Amino acid sequence: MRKRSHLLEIAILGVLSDQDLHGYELKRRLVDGLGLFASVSFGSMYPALARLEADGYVGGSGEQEAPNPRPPIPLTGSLGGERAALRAHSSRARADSRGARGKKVYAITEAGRRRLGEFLAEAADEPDDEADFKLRLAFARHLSAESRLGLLEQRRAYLVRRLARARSSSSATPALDPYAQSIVEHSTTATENDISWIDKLIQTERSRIS
Amino acid sequence: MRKRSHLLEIAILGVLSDQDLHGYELKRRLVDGLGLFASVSFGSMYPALARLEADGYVGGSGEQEAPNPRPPIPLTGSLGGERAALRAHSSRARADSRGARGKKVYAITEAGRRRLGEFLAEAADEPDDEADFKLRLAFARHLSAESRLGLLEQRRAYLVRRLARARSSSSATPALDPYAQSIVEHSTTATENDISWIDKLIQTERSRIS
DNA sequence: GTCATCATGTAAGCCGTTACATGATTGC
DNA sequence: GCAATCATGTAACGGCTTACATGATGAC
Repeated sequence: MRKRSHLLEIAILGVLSDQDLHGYELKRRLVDGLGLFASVSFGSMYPALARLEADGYVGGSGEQEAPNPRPPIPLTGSLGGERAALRAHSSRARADSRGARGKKVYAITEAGRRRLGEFLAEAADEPDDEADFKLRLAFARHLSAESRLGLLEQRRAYLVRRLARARSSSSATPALDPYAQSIVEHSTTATENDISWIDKLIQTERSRIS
Repeated sequence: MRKRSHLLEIAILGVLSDQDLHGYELKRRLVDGLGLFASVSFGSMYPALARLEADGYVGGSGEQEAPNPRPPIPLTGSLGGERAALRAHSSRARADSRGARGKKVYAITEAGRRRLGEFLAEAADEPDDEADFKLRLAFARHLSAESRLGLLEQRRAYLVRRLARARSSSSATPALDPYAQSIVEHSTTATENDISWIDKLIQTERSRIS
């Protein structure tokens, strides 16, 4: 019973909740796609998968064409764009499920889905954790509109607090040189942008409820 | 000869290059003030100071009123604002250099200044490292205008590359749900803002040269 | 006299990285 | 055939955190 975190594992479960994937591709989705985990190395990816498998949250299938109820990759148009065409070209009919040796395709289990749900359901008690928030938001579709709203408002409150703190401390600190000051100002602006972004999301969520 | 990093140590040297401080206050400057190192705990602060002292980059003076040439804390008006007044009130004439037992005031040594200079001088070969860049910019006043320009342009180039990559991969990835997509868009916007911020700094730097 | 804050330190552990080791597949 | 990319894994280590331990000082 690993208590907290290992956000990476949750992120993996989140991605796998859509489709089965092997480690290499999974990493690309996390890094290039979502941009959560700006960097995640194989040295942490594979051990994480191993842990998930040991815990029964994912099943490491050997290899197969379409082993699960869910369509492995819904090849409906417009989901890939240019690059998908390129891939499809270079690997022809094999699509993505080329039955390669040594390639381990992972699928989320029911227990895995429950684990993901649990994580998302538990109140985000660390609104100061950027990665944690991004992760929760990224998979917010699994939440109720109310929970989403709660998540967003909690985050907003934190950002506002942070902004206030930054402002009060800027008047209490010795007077920075232009470069340091520029950094502080820019990061303040960034926080303000974050807040109005969240505000937009909150509005959307509100209109969805009513 | 510790090869790379320990950015924290550099940050400490940077702050100490302005004034002597003890660990507790140093931490506050780094966290509240500059905002580099959003979080830095005492568990890393004190060991870092110990290392710096062992390496001869800082001198841990015991305690004293005004032991060094530089004014310990230039108590000229307007550097503290409300909070400073509060402090001055609660501790009266002792200012900040109350000769307390167990309070270790650190001062940067000549070797420390050289170390800081070396770090800043070496080409930032990791423009993808946010913390590294922020740190270099925060203490950019120690650099020549040309070096500053180089630093900024390198960072700009990296951000542009990142933006391009994000855009091309967004057309190559399966199609995100609204929440994930919002995250990606927001982070793209943030990068664009970063770029125009850097652009402003570059302009300022250019006008300073000519 | 007790509580919050200031102040310094140590020890254990977490989460991730880099570097290493291996091998299949595809393009040229 | 050779290089680049895809693909999986292990081992060592690094930096920072949390939790623990201690004590002075000032406010009420």
